[in-house]
Amino acid sequence: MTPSSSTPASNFWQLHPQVQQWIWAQQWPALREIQELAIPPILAGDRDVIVTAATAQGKTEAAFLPICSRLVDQPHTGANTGVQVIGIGPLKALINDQNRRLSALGDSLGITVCPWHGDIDSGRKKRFLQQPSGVLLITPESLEALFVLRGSQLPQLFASLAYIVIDEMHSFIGLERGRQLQSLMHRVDGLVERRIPRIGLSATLGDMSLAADFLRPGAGEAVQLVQSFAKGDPLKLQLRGYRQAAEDSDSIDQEAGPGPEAIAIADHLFAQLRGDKNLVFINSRQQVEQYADILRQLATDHGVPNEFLPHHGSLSKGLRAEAETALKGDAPITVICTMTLEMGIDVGAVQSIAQIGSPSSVASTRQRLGRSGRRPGEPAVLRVYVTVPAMTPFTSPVDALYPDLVQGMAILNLLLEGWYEPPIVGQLHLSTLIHQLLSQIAQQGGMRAEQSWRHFCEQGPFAEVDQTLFAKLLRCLGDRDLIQQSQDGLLLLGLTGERLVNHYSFYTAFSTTEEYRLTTAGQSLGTLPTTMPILPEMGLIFAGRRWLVESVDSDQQVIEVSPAQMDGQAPSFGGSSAFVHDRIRQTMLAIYRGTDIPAYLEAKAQQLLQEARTHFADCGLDQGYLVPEEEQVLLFPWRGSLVMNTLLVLLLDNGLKASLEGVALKVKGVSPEELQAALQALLPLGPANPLRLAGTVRNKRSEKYDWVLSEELLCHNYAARFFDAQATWQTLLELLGKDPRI
DNA sequence: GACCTGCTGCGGCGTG
Repeated sequence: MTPSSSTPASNFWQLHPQVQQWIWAQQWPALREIQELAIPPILAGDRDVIVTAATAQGKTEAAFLPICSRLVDQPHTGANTGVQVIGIGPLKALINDQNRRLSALGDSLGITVCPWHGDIDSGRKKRFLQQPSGVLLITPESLEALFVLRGSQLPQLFASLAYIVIDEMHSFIGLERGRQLQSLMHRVDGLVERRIPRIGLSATLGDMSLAADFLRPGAGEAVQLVQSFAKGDPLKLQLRGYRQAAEDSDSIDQEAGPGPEAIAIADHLFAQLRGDKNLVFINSRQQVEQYADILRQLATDHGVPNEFLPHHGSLSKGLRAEAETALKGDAPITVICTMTLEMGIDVGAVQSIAQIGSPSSVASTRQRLGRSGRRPGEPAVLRVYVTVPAMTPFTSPVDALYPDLVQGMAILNLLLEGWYEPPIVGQLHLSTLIHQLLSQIAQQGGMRAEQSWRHFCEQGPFAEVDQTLFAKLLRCLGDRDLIQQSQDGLLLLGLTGERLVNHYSFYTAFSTTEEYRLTTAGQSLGTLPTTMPILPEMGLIFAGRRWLVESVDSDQQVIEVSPAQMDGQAPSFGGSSAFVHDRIRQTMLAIYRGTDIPAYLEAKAQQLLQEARTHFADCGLDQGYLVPEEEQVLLFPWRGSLVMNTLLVLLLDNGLKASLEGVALKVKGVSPEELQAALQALLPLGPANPLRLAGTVRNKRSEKYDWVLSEELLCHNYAARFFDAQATWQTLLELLGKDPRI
């Protein structure tokens, strides 16, 4: 908002004169709508606020212009006032980026901005603690470390705290890390004995009331919502279809290598993206490596410099920095990545986004698209490349429906509608409660059982845990020697608990697997999970290059490689699939039933959609939900991961040989009539008892401290996370209300 | 067939 274009009514004039001057100096044509709207509620400094607007609308500034206005007005701003704002970010790279942007503003106002995470050197941290003031930009893990290691200093450090800002809030909601963050904010409020206003920032919140409940558990209705409906950049979408080549019976050995369709996709990328800046998102690290390898090979074949670099979570910091720096430079570059470049990291102006394989959520697709279209007047460009199985023979009717193609379409359709997945709520997060209990005991030196239940459950974010469940949890902690009780009833850390808390791996709420470090000539390339068999003399594709494995040191967990032009495979990094929401599957069903041909489908994809619709009708799925095969029946409920998982366990519990087959459930050894009768028999029982159902599942451990839980508590935790008995019963009612098949 | 995130203190060594 420059003086010439600001109206007398503009909120711009409420900002501190020094902040106004800084804005003029930036020569912005005007404040964005979201920046105008956010000024009054944040300046008030007495309430929680959610700021939501499309990507690249300047949400960070929307929060910090009024925040800094208020800080400048405070009489004691300057050295030694203590931290006035805690800014929490999900990624180190994001914190570095925010630090760069906010330091410029802070410098002109005399407000210190300090980034704090694992890569910041300890000298800088020490200096900050000697003269704390201004804005502290920090990860949840580093804040956790402050609680454990400097618990006694914190009341003073945070005495002048005025705001907590959460950047990319959607990336926390519903996860262990999100519950940890809620707990940490609650513990900050407890330290200073005040309610510190919380400011949440995000572009992709699917459900505002759930987001508000996340920001202030139990009091979400009082959170003020600041929302801009200003359109982001115009969109240009294309979905391209590719068919896998028919399996050549002589080439079974080559199954791990890229097929001709991957080569065709790479050819298209090579032709379209070279000479400009782009991001290519792929759903697995293994495929990132495969495509980086093919594209490097193409550059060699054409005798041109390679413009394609890989970027994923298992690459070393140095190699990732190389790709990020290249993106910020002037030369053309395309980075092939997983979700590592999905969020706010400023990668400069990117011409287009490519996505290989259907994405699994609308929200992450929106985030990825937000990386593009930052050049004035240019649209955001997204090309989605989907592969369908070879026509003859289909190994399963599920394949013939081309579910990847139709899921990709469903996600694009929902994206165009402006819908995003709401967070999954109602989880117990017992693993994270254990984590926070240990941390709080370490911070205070000891704690009473009654007091800790009140703090974490009655008044804090673990509201789903009642006193009975909490008492059982404490007993599990005692049994494993994580805690012990002193004679006067104080909870103290046990020997095992001490050992856990005193190791640096304690600060994360999520679990990680052990990994080998991959090095060449003393330089780190990245990491591989220890589950992957690696032998000397093997060829390996990593960091988009080809290597020969020289040695494997299983004590030090180091693999030494040397450059070599030889055949090799991109490694498998493991991992589990993402949750798919009900609405995506329901939209897929509508697409199969419809006749509409969206404009974003390229010619080949249009033809494949017609085939998918024909196969859909040929199976009888336009009328029913069961497809009989030899010796087995496929069940298509068209629901998301939670219902599919519940239904699967429910069928298994009823003695049926069920398994998950992509978007369907496969049941062996029954006729359609028998399966329908079995489903019919479930109806009078009402929604299944999730606790009892969880008892039939064997591998229930998935979170960091699940190993501490008794079978009973593990069932509680699993049922809350992986089952939706109510929605599953609803699904059965709807399915059985109609003809199962022709 | 399958995502990602994050982490302290201190000893040892080399350099200015």
